[in-house]
Amino acid sequence: MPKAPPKPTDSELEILHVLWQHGPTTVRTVNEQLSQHREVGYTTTLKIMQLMLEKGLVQRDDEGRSHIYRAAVREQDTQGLLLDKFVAATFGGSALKLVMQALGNRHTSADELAQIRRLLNDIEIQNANQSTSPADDDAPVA
Amino acid sequence: MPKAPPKPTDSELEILHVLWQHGPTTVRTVNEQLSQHREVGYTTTLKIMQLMLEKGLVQRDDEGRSHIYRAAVREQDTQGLLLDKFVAATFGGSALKLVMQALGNRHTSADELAQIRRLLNDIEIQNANQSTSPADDDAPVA
DNA sequence: TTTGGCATACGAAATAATTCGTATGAAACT
DNA sequence: AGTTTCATACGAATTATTTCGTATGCCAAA
Repeated sequence: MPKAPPKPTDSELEILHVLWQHGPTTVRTVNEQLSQHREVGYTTTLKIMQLMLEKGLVQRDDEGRSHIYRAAVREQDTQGLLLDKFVAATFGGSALKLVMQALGNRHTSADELAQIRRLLNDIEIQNANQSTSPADDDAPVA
Repeated sequence: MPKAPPKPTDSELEILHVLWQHGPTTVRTVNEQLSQHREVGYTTTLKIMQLMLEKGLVQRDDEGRSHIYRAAVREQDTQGLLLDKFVAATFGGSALKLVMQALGNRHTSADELAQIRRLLNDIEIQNANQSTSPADDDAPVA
C-alpha cells in the first residue's frame, strides 16, 4: 500500500478546487484561476504544484512542453478527511455539535432546510433497510 | 475597537478547550491535561500560552507566583469563526454541502437524527415568526 | 540561425508554529 | 542562611508553508 496522500494545506486545497472543477490542465491555467481571487505569482503556483506532486496530491503528464496536472485525490474523499480532522479538533469529534453550530447561528434558506430534511429521510430509510434486509442493495426506491 | 483575536491554531485550540472546560487555571494544570493525550513539555505549553496572551486569546492574572490564565474568547464564537473559515475553504462556502458530507458518509445515530430534526423545526418556526411578527421575541413556544 | 517567449527546475528568503534548553528569581523547606 | 523546588522569561533550533528570483532550455517566429 503506497501510503495515502497527506491533508492538503489551504493553498493546496485552492489548487485542488481548480483541478476538480476544471479537470486536468496546466499550471498556467490554474494560476489564472487563482489570480481571479487573489494575487499570486506564476512560479509560486508552480512550486506548490510540484510539491503536491511529491506528496501524491496530484499527478502529471509531462509529455509535452507544458505539463498537464490532474488531481490524484477525489473531492469527496478529501472533504471527508478534512471534515473528520476539523470535527475532532473543533467540536471534540461530535458531528452533531458541528451541524447544530452550522445551522444554528446562521441564515439557512427554506430550500436548504428542505434538502436537509430529505437527506435525513434518506438516512433513516437506509438505517431501517440495513437492519431488516442487509443485502437489499439495488432495490428500486420509487 | 481593540481588534478581534485571530483564529487560533490547532495547539492553541487544544489549550482553549482545557480552559473552557476547566475554567481559569495555571499553565501546569493545562499542561497536565494536554499530557494525558500526547507528550508535550511544560515550557512548550507555557510558551504557547504566552503567545496566546499577546494575541488576545487568553487573559491572565499574574498576582501570585503562578499566573492564572483564562480564555478571552467564547467557545461558541470561536467555533463559529473556525467553522466559517472551514466552510469557505473546503466547501466553497456552502453550509449545506458541509452538512450533507457530515451526515452522508457517516454513521449517525437515530438519536442524533432526531435532535437535528428538532433543530430544523425550531429554525423553521423562527423563520416563520420572523417574517410575520418581527418583534415577537419571547413568545411562548409550547 | 538567431531571438523572444514561455515553461520547468532550483535555491533561498520570509513567515509562522512548535519545541525545548537554560537563565533567573521567588518561595518554601531544613 | 543555605538549598531545593518550581515558576516565568527568553532565545534559538526545527519544521512547514508560502513566496519569488533566477537559471536553463525548448520551440517557434523572424
